[in-house]
Amino acid sequence: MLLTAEKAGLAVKAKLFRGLGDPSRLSILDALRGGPLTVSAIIETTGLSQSNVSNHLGCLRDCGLVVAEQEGRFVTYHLSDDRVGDLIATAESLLADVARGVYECTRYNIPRTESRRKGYEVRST
Amino acid sequence: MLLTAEKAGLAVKAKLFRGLGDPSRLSILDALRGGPLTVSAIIETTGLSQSNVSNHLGCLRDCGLVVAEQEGRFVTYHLSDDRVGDLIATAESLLADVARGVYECTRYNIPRTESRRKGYEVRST
DNA sequence: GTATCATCTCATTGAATGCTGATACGATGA
DNA sequence: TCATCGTATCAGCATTCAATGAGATGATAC
Repeated sequence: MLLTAEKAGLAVKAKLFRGLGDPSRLSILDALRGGPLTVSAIIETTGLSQSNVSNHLGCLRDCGLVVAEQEGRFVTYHLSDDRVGDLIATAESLLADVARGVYECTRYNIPRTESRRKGYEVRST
Repeated sequence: MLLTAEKAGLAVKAKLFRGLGDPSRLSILDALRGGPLTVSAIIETTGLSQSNVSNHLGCLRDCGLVVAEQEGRFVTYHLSDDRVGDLIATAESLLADVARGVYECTRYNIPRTESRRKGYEVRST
């Protein structure tokens, strides 16, 4: 059985990973791995809608994964810590070996009528 | 704009992080960081229900994060790769510095009536 | 002061998620 | 063969999420 302190730690860790666990947010973070960008630049790079980007940036900001800096009427964002990039890099290297399992995961992308045949598929594309 | 190949890579990465982005799954992985465990042992360690654990293990297995080995009528699980543990460790170290932001994140745990004042809060405790 | 640009916030909505209880399956030993 | 143990699957439900469109805010230029 877990102690409550451990549970709290888990919840926070889970939040962190979940912050990383969305293609839109990940594409934003990926873009920022190259260096600071304005919101407009992020919109252009990712191809996401403006309000969508803003929402995700708000989430990432509140999670402490990115930092915002106002410059005139522009806002520039950058990763808050090198380890954010490290996490993504580690994930990439891990995926290079395990990708087949994730790509071909039969738990994903199952047509709706059968989709609940197996529980707990992670959100798909 | 993102190329489709990049998008696919992002989706897979996001899946990986999302696999890590649930307290239940994280507690299972955390337990397995100490070494291989049977399903029963995982149930006991985590305090989760049997079907819940089984479902999450199925997800983790399909994602390639854990590996199962049948031994008689027991099934033993272990982490598929050291980097799975590395990811969690990096997250812990990152959280040690950024935790305040995640803990006090005003986007989380806002009472229902106000909860949608800000979008995209990550699932809370 | 008004128009405009960059960004943020809000409410809604369809879809995905996680949990539970019941049930099915496969292996073992009586 | 039958009962039992360990594990996996299924169906249903309540909750949560991500995307959108419209509107609000704040800064700058005219």
